[in-house]
Amino acid sequence: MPRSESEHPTELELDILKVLWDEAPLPVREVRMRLEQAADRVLAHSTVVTMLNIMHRKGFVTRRKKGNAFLFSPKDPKQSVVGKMTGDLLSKAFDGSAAALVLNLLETNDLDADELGELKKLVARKAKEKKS
Amino acid sequence: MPRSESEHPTELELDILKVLWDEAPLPVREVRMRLEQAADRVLAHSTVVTMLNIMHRKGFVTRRKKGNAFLFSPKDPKQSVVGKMTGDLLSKAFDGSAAALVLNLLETNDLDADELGELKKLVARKAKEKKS
DNA sequence: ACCAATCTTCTAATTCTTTAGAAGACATCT
DNA sequence: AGATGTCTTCTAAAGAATTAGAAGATTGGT
Repeated sequence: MPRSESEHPTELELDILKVLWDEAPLPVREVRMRLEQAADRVLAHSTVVTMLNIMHRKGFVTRRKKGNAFLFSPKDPKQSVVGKMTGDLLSKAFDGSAAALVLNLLETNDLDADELGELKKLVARKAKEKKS
Repeated sequence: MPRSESEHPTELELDILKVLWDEAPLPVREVRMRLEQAADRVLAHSTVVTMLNIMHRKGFVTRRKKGNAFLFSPKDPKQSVVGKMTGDLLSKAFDGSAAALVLNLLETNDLDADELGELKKLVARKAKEKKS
C-alpha cells in the first residue's frame, strides 16, 4: 500500500499556483513563461500542460475553454492553501502547538528587528480581538 | 529529470524520528511497537527495517551493533530538523517572511488564549535578547 | 486550400515513497 | 541435534512526482 495522493500541492505545483495567484486566468504558455521568470523553472511546454492537468484532477485549479485553449485559475486563495500547509506542519512536526512552532522559528531562523517588531504588533492585535 | 532526494524527512520518516527523539537508541522491534502506539502506524517488521535502512543511507539516523542487532538513534536533534522544515515552508510558501507565516497562523488556525499569551511572551523575550 | 503554429490528449521514462516477502545467519530452548 | 524465533540483507511491487515526446485537431495567414 503506497502513500495516497497528497492533499497539499507539491513543490512544483506550489510554484505554479504562485504564478496563478499573482494573475489569473492564464493560458498554458503564459504560465510557462512566468514560471521561468519568477521561479527560474525552465520546463517544456508539455510538462506545464501535464502539471496543470494533474492539478485540475486534484482540484487545485479550475479551467475554462477560451476559443480552443484552456485558461487556468487557482481554485482556492493563497491564504487558504498555505494555511493548510502551515496547519499540516503544525500538527506533524509540533504536535499542534503554535507556540512551539513560533519558538522554533525564533530560535533557528534568525529574524531581523523589523520582523520581530511586526510579530509583536500582530500578536498584540490578535490578543485584543480575542477579548472582544 | 525527476526530482532529487529530499533533504527533509518524509511523513513516515518523521514519525519514526519522533519515536527516536522520544527515546534512543532503540532496536527495530521497539521502534515498530512505539510507532504503533504513538502514531497509530501498524507496519510489518520488514517495513520498519527498510525505512530505518533508508534513513541511515540518507543520514537521518545513526546505528551501532549491539550483539547481532542494530540500535538506532536520531542523527540530529528535533529542533534542528523541524527548524529546517519550518525554514523550508517559510521560503517556499511565504517568501521568507516570518511575519507573513505567523499572520497566516493567527488567521487560519485559531489559537486559544493560552497559546496567544505564550506567543506574546516569546516575542517579547526575543526582542529583548536582540537589543543586548 | 495549404502550411505553420498552437493546443489538446495520450503515453512513457525515471526516481521517490511506502510497503512487504524471501533467504540466510545465529542464538536459544527442549 | 533440531525446532523456533529474531535479526540481517536482498528483492520487489505499486502508486506519486517530475519531466517530456508523439499524435492528432484546430486555427490563422498567404
